[in-house]
Amino acid sequence: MRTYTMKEVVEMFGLPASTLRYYEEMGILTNVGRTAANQRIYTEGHVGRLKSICCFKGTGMSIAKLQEFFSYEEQEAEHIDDILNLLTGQKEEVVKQLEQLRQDFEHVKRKLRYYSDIKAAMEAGTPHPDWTDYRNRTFEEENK
Amino acid sequence: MRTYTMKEVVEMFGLPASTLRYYEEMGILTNVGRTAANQRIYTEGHVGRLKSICCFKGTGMSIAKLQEFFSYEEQEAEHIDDILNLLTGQKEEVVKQLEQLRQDFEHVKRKLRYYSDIKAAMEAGTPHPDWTDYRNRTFEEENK
DNA sequence: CTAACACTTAAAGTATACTTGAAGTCAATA
DNA sequence: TATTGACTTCAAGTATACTTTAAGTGTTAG
Repeated sequence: MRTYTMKEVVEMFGLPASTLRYYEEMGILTNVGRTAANQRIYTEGHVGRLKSICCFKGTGMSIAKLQEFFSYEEQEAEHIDDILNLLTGQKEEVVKQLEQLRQDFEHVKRKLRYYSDIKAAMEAGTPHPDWTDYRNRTFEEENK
Repeated sequence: MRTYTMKEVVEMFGLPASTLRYYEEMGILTNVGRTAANQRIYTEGHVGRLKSICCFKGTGMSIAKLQEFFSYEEQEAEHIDDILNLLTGQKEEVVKQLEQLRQDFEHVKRKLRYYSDIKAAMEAGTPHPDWTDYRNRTFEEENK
């Protein structure tokens, strides 16, 4: 079975070693093995778990929720509904987040367009635009 | 000019009064007026600023960046390039965030589908699915 | 052999963004 | 008049997620 040193895992995920130790301490990275010299050994399983942790964290899941999820996962059969509830809740969270982020993205693009136009007006010596003309517009073309 | 009491603003944004005070203390909500009895009075301008704060915060902007942005805004003419740089940077950040969030959303949906299938297999007494079959699939239909 | 390097632990420290608590002021209602 | 409710200030406290520090151990390269 292929294993990984702490250094390899650090490089693989771009996470500091201290974070790996922290995740282990928090119980979301479990059963980490040791060499004869007491150094940590990670398995493919740990790598998979870390990928999962990074994804879930990316969707705003807290360490506490991750603890909950992985504890359910260890008792899949008796906690299948808990797992499904947790994941369904998280999915709904992400739907909201995506919607919110897209809206807030529009705000950033509007502001960017507004100030671009102000700069252009400054350089041309023409009248400055009015924010009220931007408040409800979208600027998809700014995605270039 | 229409003004708002603290209570009205609290209800309008769903933010606690302490947060409004905090934003003021941090200098991102400026020139808040007072009644004769020293109570805060907010203007349309403050409401607009708060909308802006909420949007920018929604895109992950820190209080420090907001301070920077609004300080530039107060000196629009001399900081137009700073404003444009900051907004362009933020826009790029959001593009990355959206991409990441969409990917991590896929992970949640994959997990959800995986455990749904496990539950179905448990109930049907059929063999459980294998995670390796889900690792690279997407489940768009799960958006229902 | 010795220095450098990668790791170990436990405890304390940090950053960010608020939140809470204590004590007081002011205006309106019972 | 007394209490309630909405505010005020300032300082201290909290939550989350790490990060840093200090002191020590074992392996490797020159």
